[in-house]
Amino acid sequence: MLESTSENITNKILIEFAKTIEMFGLTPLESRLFAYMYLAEKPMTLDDMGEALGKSKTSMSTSIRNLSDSNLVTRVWKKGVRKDLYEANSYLFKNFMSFYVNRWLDAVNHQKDSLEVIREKLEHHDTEEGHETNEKLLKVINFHKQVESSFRNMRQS
Amino acid sequence: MLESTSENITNKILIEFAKTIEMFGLTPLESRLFAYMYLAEKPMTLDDMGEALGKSKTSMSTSIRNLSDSNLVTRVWKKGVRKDLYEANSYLFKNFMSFYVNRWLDAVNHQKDSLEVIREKLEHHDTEEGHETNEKLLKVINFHKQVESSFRNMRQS
DNA sequence: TTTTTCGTACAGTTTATTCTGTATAAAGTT
DNA sequence: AACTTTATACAGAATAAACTGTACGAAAAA
Repeated sequence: MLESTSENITNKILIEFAKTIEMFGLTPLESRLFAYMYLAEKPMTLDDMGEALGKSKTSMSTSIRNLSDSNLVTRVWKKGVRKDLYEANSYLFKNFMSFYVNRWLDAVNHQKDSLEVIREKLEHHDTEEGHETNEKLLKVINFHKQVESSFRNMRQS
Repeated sequence: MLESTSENITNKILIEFAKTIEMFGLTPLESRLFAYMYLAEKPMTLDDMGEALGKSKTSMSTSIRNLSDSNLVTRVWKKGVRKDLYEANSYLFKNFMSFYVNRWLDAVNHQKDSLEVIREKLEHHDTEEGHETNEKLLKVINFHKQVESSFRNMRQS
């Protein structure tokens, strides 16, 4: 290793940045891919990405699809170019946060529904044991409500 | 399967509850374990847990240690009982949130530090390319700051 | 229409994580 | 002190996740 080139430094930024992105629940590859695209600041093809990260095109295809579904990258058009082109979305924070919060809210809402179904079933158990169970269930449901509201708050801030 | 017993229902609650806990970054087993302990509402030994979840005592030992490090369960004493006893902490929401927020803040702070080190190195690159890199770096650092403040806010709400 | 290029489904491989059993250390009991 | 019992370190087995290569359908180019 000689001295630290700019190329080199960008790579270090990429590595650190990707670690943070992983915390949002993306896989290591998706994270590195996003970080790379964000730092590159230009539309690129699956082949470009694959070469840059040293991974198969299949990997790029599935990764980019996930990033795209999560609204973190966008497909763009450029006349004369036949291959699909993708670009990292700007507004890093805004996009990551809403991606994150949405994922939480979706999950929690689904859980709340499941718990509600259980609660209905439990109503037919008019026993001592049933009441105990019901109390616990209420606590758990309440926990979910608090989590939900906590993430809802996060959205606007 | 006959009709749904109370036992049965508690188990369903456990399954759903555990799914939510997984979202906080605990492993499936840790999640199930915590959910079980929380619903049981009484101190229990590694053997109790192992039997209840059908897993080895070793698994219980490591899982309980993680839960304990995360302040989600506590070791308790009971005279006459020789084995270690553990109990799920109450204040579900408060404990989970602070566990979660702390983990985020720790990670993000560490990342910010790493990026700061990179930034210092970059100062010696007084080239066109270096300036571009620096701009990107600033954006990434800024992103981290926003994430940090977002989770800081979460703490008090 | 034929040929080429591109993207993705799918099966299989590799890599990482989770879990178990054995061995050992630490603490309790006789 | 010798003997039990309990908890955990560690190495290896089982399981899950990530990744690749081949194959195929769709769309563009010839």
